[in-house]
Amino acid sequence: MNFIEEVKWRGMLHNIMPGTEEILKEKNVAAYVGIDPTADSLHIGHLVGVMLLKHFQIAGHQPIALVGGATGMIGDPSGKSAERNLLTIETIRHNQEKIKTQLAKFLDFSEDKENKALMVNNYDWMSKFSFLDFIRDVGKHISVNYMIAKDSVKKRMNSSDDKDAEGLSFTEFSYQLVQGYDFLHLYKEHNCKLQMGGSDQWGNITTGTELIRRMLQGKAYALTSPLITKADGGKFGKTEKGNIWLDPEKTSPYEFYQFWINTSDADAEKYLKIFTVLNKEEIENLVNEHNEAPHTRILQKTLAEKLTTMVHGKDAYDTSVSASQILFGKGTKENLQSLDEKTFNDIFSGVPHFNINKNSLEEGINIFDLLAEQTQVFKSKGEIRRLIKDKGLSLNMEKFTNPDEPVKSEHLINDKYLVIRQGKKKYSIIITE
RNA sequence: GGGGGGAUUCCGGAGCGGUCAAACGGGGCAGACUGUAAAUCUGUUGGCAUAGCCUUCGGAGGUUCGAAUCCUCCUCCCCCCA
Repeated sequence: MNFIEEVKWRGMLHNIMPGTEEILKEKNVAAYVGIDPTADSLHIGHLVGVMLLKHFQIAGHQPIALVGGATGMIGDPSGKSAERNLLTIETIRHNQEKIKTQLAKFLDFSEDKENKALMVNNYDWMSKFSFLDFIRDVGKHISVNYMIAKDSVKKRMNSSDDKDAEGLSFTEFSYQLVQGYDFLHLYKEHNCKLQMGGSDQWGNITTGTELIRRMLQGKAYALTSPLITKADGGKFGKTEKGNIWLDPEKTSPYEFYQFWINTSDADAEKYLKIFTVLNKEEIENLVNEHNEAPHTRILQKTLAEKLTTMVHGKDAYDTSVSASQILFGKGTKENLQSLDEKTFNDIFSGVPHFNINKNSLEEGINIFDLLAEQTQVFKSKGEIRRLIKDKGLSLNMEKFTNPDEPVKSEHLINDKYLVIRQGKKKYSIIITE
């Protein structure tokens, strides 16, 4: 199956420039996706672009990940209503390194591979460009009329249409030109004929193809993916805690696994197509299986398995599964007590920890002081009071219903831990020392 | 430069001298139902204390027994005219 057909059935194709499919009939074509190094980790929102590259490489072509060191210093106005904060070069370099390690989990960078993945940083060529040279050699070829016709710019210019819009600085206005030049540079240096990205990048990409046409009389192509949505209209990839990161320090493997497990039925098939490399038949079988027995949540489990294994490895996946079984299965106090320390720590490694002095429990401590003062499990005592009233608080897997009941040393699991649960899903543990 | 409108609790948005911790909707949280899904229903959603108290309605002052509500000044936003 060729690349275009592949992304098409996966629902990853939004817009494509005529001729793209033909050019991809050639062997080993290069294409790139830009990644902003705004943090030192990718988050799952980046994964669509990464998967585009992965499928591209699987199809026998060469994927290039462009880290936007230069563009990251500017800030893409697309889809944003306010000016962006700027990054320093040190930060960008640091971020680039971390991101490359993560990309290596998806793309094959090995030297001996004919279509090995590449990673480049546009800071490396843009930083050598003087302002004068840039506006003379590049700016000359694109008219302002062309640039302001782009949606991303237009939206920010008509601030009256959108009361949140802030206008845009010259810096942001220049963004598309700088990105366009990236494409031109890769076209020249790596014979890169295609740029891919989210549908919000269409305008920026076409500035690049236009620049290539005018400056080099070359022909370059564009392909975009739809922005990922959730069936309930919420933002994909966010939880109340923010982004889901690939970095285990930022999002623990357990939380990562839980994110995918919690995918709604309405989204699961779509996500399987986008985020895994399972083929059409495999996914169809899973969907059938799911329809037979929805409660087994085979789609969510497969999603979580594939993604967690890919990003964090088999061991982390296994731990996440067993942790989830204890935490969401018919976990009881006895289960908790039967765990050895090592297993206990593994299971709760992804759960917020709070420390407390062991002596505080000798006399018994009331639940409010314990959870809102000695520790910050909850923000206020009122919140705890409400939770208890609503039957939403558990201590060591047992409902905590009496606000006057003191917490004592006897409650400790393994003479050391308290497991606090809010509602069904949110756990915290308190460690005495 | 002239004229007008506005800033309210997470968001939107009522309130226009006491009965306002502040309607209503959204969101959040919890419960029921389930499948750690969706939908639905119920409760809850400033803080502290078990009917009370304390801090909130852009900022600073003032009037009043009493203000989110009235007055003055300030800051910021929007609209119309030049």
